[in-house]
Parts: sequence; C-alpha cells; structure tokens
Amino acid sequence: MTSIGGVAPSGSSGAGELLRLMLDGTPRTRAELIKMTGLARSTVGARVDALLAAGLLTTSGEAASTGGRPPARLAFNPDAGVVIAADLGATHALVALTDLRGRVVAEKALRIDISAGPEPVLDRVARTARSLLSSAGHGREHLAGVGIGLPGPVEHSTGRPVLPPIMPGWDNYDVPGHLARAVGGPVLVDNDVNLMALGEHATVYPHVEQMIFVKVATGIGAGIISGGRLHRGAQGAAGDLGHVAALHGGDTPCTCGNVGCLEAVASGPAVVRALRERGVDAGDARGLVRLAKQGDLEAAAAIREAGREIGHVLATCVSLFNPSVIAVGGLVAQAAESLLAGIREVVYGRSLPLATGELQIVASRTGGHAGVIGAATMVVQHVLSAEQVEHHIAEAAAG
Amino acid sequence: MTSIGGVAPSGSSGAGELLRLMLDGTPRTRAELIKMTGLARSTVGARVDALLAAGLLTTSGEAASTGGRPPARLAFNPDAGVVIAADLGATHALVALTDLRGRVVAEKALRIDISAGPEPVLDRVARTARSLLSSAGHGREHLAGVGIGLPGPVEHSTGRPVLPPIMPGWDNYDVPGHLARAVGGPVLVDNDVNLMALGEHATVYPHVEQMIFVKVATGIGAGIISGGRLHRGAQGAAGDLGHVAALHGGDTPCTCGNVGCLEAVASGPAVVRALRERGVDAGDARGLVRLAKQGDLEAAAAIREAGREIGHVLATCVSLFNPSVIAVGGLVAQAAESLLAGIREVVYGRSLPLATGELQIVASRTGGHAGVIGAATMVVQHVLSAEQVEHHIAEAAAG
DNA sequence: ACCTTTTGTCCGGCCGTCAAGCAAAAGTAT
DNA sequence: ATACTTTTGCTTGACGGCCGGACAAAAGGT
Repeated sequence: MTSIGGVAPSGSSGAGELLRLMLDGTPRTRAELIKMTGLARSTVGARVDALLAAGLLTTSGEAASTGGRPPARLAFNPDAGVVIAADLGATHALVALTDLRGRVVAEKALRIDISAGPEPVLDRVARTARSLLSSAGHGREHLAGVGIGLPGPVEHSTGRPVLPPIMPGWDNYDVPGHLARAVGGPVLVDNDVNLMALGEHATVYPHVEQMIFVKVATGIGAGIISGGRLHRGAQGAAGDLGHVAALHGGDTPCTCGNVGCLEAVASGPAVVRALRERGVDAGDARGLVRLAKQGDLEAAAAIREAGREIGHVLATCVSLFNPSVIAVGGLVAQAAESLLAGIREVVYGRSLPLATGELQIVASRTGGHAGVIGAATMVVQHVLSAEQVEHHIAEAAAG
Repeated sequence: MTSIGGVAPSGSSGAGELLRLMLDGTPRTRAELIKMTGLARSTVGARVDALLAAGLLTTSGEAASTGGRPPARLAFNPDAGVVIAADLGATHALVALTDLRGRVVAEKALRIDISAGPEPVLDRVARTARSLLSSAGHGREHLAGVGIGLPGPVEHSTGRPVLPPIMPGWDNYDVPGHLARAVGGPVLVDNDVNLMALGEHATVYPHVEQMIFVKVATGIGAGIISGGRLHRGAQGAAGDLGHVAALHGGDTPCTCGNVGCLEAVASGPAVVRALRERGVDAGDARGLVRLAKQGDLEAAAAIREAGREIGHVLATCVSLFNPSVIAVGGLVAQAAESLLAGIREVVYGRSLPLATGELQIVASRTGGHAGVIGAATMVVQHVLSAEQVEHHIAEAAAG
C-alpha cells in the first residue's frame, strides 16, 4: 500500500470476510454480526462502515425493538454492480445481465453457429452484452465481470477451450482476452454443464456439499460439486458422461466414433430417432418434449427408457460419489416426470441403501436459465471473494 | 491467552503455517524460507526458534557456503512424536507405530474376528498399540495420535461406523472414545479404502489433485482424492464400487442380496470361484495370487478378466471424475500385471482421449501397508495442521 | 588480516484489534 | 412528559504481531 496515510478510519482489511457472511442474503444487525464473528464492536462497526461506503452493504429497515433503540438491519446489496453472463450452445446462445445475486435482470437469446469460430461468435456476444448494459443504463464502471459457458471442455484457469469436439477453431483460443477487450472486466470461462451445476448449487442447494447436475439435451454431461466446490477434474474433462458405455448401447454408433455411448441412446436426438423407428415423428428434441407434455404415451415411454439408461450410469456415479442431490436439467429434462421416473427407478433399485437413503433426484429448478445463472455465480464468487473485496475497498478509499 | 507475560520472544503464532512449508521433508535455510513466505527476517527467525524449541524442526547440516558463513539447513523433524496406526480387516489387523512422516517404525499383525464386536477387537488393538509404544521406549507424551481404518462406512467427523454390512455390533459405536481411553491421544477413524487413498496420495503422489485408489480384495472399493483432499461423500459412503452392476454380472448372486455386482464377479473370492469352475483350485485369494505369480496362465487369465470387469466400471469413473492417477491396491493387486492389463485394456479403449491423455493406471506402491500409512497420514495431517501446531507451541511456551 | 555471508539480538514504529467509555439516537415503560 | 433501555457513533489507550533497520557475533573464504 502506498503510505497515503489511511483516510479510512481503520479496519478496512478483513471486511471481505464479513461480507462473506452476508452473501446468503439474510439481513443481519450489527449485534448479530458481533456474535457470529466474535470480533469487537468497534471492529465490526469499522468494517460495516467500509462496506456501506463501498456500496456492498445497505441498511434495510429496522428489526423489532426489545425495549430500546431498534437495531438497524444490514443486507448485502446485490445492485452494487452488474454481471454479464452468457451460455453458448451449438446453435443458440443466451446472454444475460444479472445483479450480484445472480438474478437475471435482462436477457437476449441469439441464434449462433458455434462452428463459425470464436471471433464472429464472441463479437456477437460482446455486442449483445454492450447493448444490454447500455439499455439498462450501466456504464463499464458498474460491470463487475463477465462469465461465459461453452459447450466443451475448458481449462478454467486460462479460459481456453481444450480440444472441444463440436467447436472447430476454438481450440486453445484466448476467450477471456477477446471478451475483456470487447466488453471489459474480469472474464471467467467454463464448461456449460459445470456452470449449470454451479448455478443450481448456489441458488437452490447452497448448503449441500456433494451434488451432481446432469444435463440431458443434444449431449449428456454432468457437473460435479464436491465438498461444496466445483470438481473440474485433472484436464477439465470431468463429468463427461455422454460417452460412457450404456447398458443397452449395443453397437449404436455415436458421433464420437465409438459405439454404444450413453449419448447415442439417451440424448434428445437419440430419443427422437428411437421414436421415429416406432413410427412417431417428433421432429426434433423440442418437438419430443412438446409431445410428452401433451400426454403422448409413446413419447413419454421413450423418454422414460432414456431415463433408465441414464439411471444405470448414474447408479455407478452414486456409488462412487455418494451425492445428496442429483439435479437433472437440459432440454429433455423439461419432460421431467418421465425422465426422472426412469432415472429414479434404476438408481434407487441399483444402489446401496446407505447411499440412496438421503439422495434426492430432482428436476433442475433454474430451468433454461441454469447456464447463465451459473456463469453469473462464477463471476460473483470470484469478484466477491475476500481478497477481491479488500482490493475494491482499498481502491475506493484511495481514490 | 492468560496474560502470563509472554516468555516466548514474540511470533509464536503463525509458526504453524511456516511448518506446513517444511512438511514435504525438503531441508531449507532461513533465507529460503524468507523468500518463500515473504515475511521479514526477524519474523522468520522467531518462528523458526519456536519450532526448534518445540522439537518440530531440527538443524540438519549446513548448505554450501557462497563465500561467507554457511547457511544452516532446517528440516522437519519426523521424530517429534509417534503415531499409532491400525488397519482392520474382517479377519486380519495390522497395528503399526509410525513417525510423523507416516513411516512405519514397528508393526504387528493380528488375527481378529471383526464380527466379535467392537470391545474385544479394539481392546486387542489397544493392547498391541501399548506394547508397540513401550517396546520402542515411548511414553504417552510422545504419542501424537491414533488413526484407525475400518472395513465399512464411517462417519469421519464422529468416528462412528454407519450401518457397516460386515461388522455386526459396530453400528454407531464410539470408536474414538474407546481408543482414547485405552491408548490416548486424539483418535481419528475412517474407512479403510479412504485411508489407503490418503496414504498413497500423501506418500507417492503429493502434488496430484485428482486420483482414485481402487482396492481389490475380498471386497472392491475406491477412495477418492478430489482437489487434493479426500472426498468422503454425503454419508461417508463414497467409493463403494463393489456393488455397482458389472457389465457381465448377469444374475450372479452377491453377498449384498442383489445380483450382478462387480464384487460378485471380480473380487478375490469371485475369481477363485471362477477358476474352480475351470477345474483349478487356488484355495483362497492368497493362493490365487501365488498361482498367478508362479506363471499359471489360467490364474492370470482369470485375474485379467476380473480386471476387465473392473475396468468397465472404472471407465465410467474416469469419464465422471477425470483423475490423473488410478492406483490399484489390495490383495489381488499383488498380481498386478494381469489385473492392470485388464483394467487398462478397457479404460483406455472406452474413454475419451482428453480424459485418458494424462491418466496413469498403476499398482499401489505402498503395498500391504497402504492402510496403516494412510491412517498415520490422517493423524499427521490433523496434528500438524496450522491450528494444532500453534496450540502445541503455545502450551510448550506456557509450561 | 580482511572480506563476505549468515545468524542472533535488539529496538522503534506501524497497523489491526480489543476493551472501555461517553454521548447521541430512538425507541419503550410509567 | 420523564425515565429507562438499547443501539449506534465516536474516541482513546493498550496490546500484540510484524516490519525494517542496526549492530554484533559466528563461520567460512581470499
């Protein structure tokens, strides 16, 4: 620190840890914070002041008085900044503006062609992001960061895709560099399914330590939360369930070149194909879901059968990983009853009681927004980490 | 702290973090520690003094002089205390005395009957532990702690077994309480396979972040290291691969009551049974390994076939988890060539290149001692955690 | 004998925290 | 209206950890 002389009264450091306690969104009084942290009253007061000055905390009404002056409630201020979150698929992209809680404020869906390569795609995402920012009246100074999910393996530490099978031209491309120039802020990148897991965990199951998020759409993938943190694996390739051998995979050819993969028998297109062989033309995966929701028995049965295939693989995952929650999302999971029925049938029948005793198998509650919420969550967790908050406060005090 | 007045010069706190740097066993000079930590020379000096006084560091010779006084090398002192480590199986137990590096100093194998219930078994373990301690000339004051591995699921935070299938009478028994009274020290308990994973990781692959240890013996189980830390799962039931459905499990009955489990076709007893059907009587798993080591082709083929079955399950695990290392241990893994060949054949053939690109599938290097080494590692990691070390130093300074 | 480098020792100062006290604010109880 | 309670803001002295510098001793090279 340049020895400017400390305009801040004292105690700006350590404020980040205090803020962490407030990130659950629950308003608390100063007295409650003193009890929770064990810090002295003066210390808590100073830190609260710093966070209030930085805009990260706000006073939100008063609590009930117990005879004297009513205590002031302090709450995390999710409007201290905004986040650009993007979820890219093979043909569609969703770009959203969120607050610091990860709540979507505004969004725009794009049709893209991921195989056109990184520059044109990222440029369109960046233009959309800038327009979302300006429409909402936010300048760059409000932008806390940019998070983006890509449909392939990503080395999270560098933000570069690693040998992505469906993203020609993206291998090892410097995604953060491009977006930082075009939009601004710190840019974080990860695999889309990882982000769905992160978003579902942060918003719906914040206290669950072990969970698996399964995406069933054009592909099949999983995001893993181990010990409350995202498990990315050694090469960022964890959760790639799509090309595991399915129990009844036989020699059904898969896009990966192998045969019998789970994706070849239980993905959206695979179910559509199976249905067509039975004489029902659903068109595409969207049509399949529509049919199932309309009560078409053939479609429901086909989806349930896909659920069973996925269930066989998940049964192994449950035994290996012992999660408390399996959340199922992705386009096909919009026909949740059938898919979940198939999955539950096999998982509960095939795993040991100890592992399934407290296991919940549920549909994703973040719906189609899981990806962008996860991307926003990733950015928020980074920006609101203790160190980042201290930096922010120190700069605010200096400037 | 009682305001005695601080006999220690200053800087006793924070010494734990400095010790952590030394736990890799590499000797370092004070100058190197200053560079690594970024602390002031006076601070490092004070902390080193505290650790030397506590016996946790020792001077180990001098480094080469660069013209002036040669720098003194400081090294972690693994003889600052001893650990009792025990690995209990269904019929055998190994009790060991180790140093703070987890190296076995003395050990004793016992024949036990785990189904006799916790009291008689733990009493024998405790007697053996006390005799190992006294034979080595150590009193209770040298005992840093006790670590014990049990062949079933354990709630690690309480040290109590949870519905163990093969340990009648042990459910929810207070193992740490019993051993603390009978032997002393802090007592830590975990599943035996978890401890093998911990031991293999700490001693052979300390810098690997993601790995799986697979034990193939009477049962089949896995211990998982995620992000450098043991993944125990929601109910402490993670890694239970034994009762996953095997690809060619058919309706082979399993001890768990289900059919087609991996354990029913690829465990030691299962291979012995398969071999007997081919007219070769190996006796038990030990005999099987002996045959295979003598070059018996039938035995080798049967073990390799078991390896393939295990490989099919591990292929799913690799896709889900993306580890850098799979270490295979347990009795059957003593016929490592055949077992590994079968596992590798399937895993490398069945997983995506990205996940297998840097994946090593190797035999355990800790051999039959994996369990006790892991138990010792667990105790050492607890006792030498930053907080514990600070406590230790504070008490030493006070007394 | 002189130089270099490492180490031990000491001390003043900075910074974050604590504990305590006082005063103001904003309610409740009488 | 008055007294009491409780919360909060503000200040101050004290303490402990760490920094950075100064000095001397130790131990080896030139």
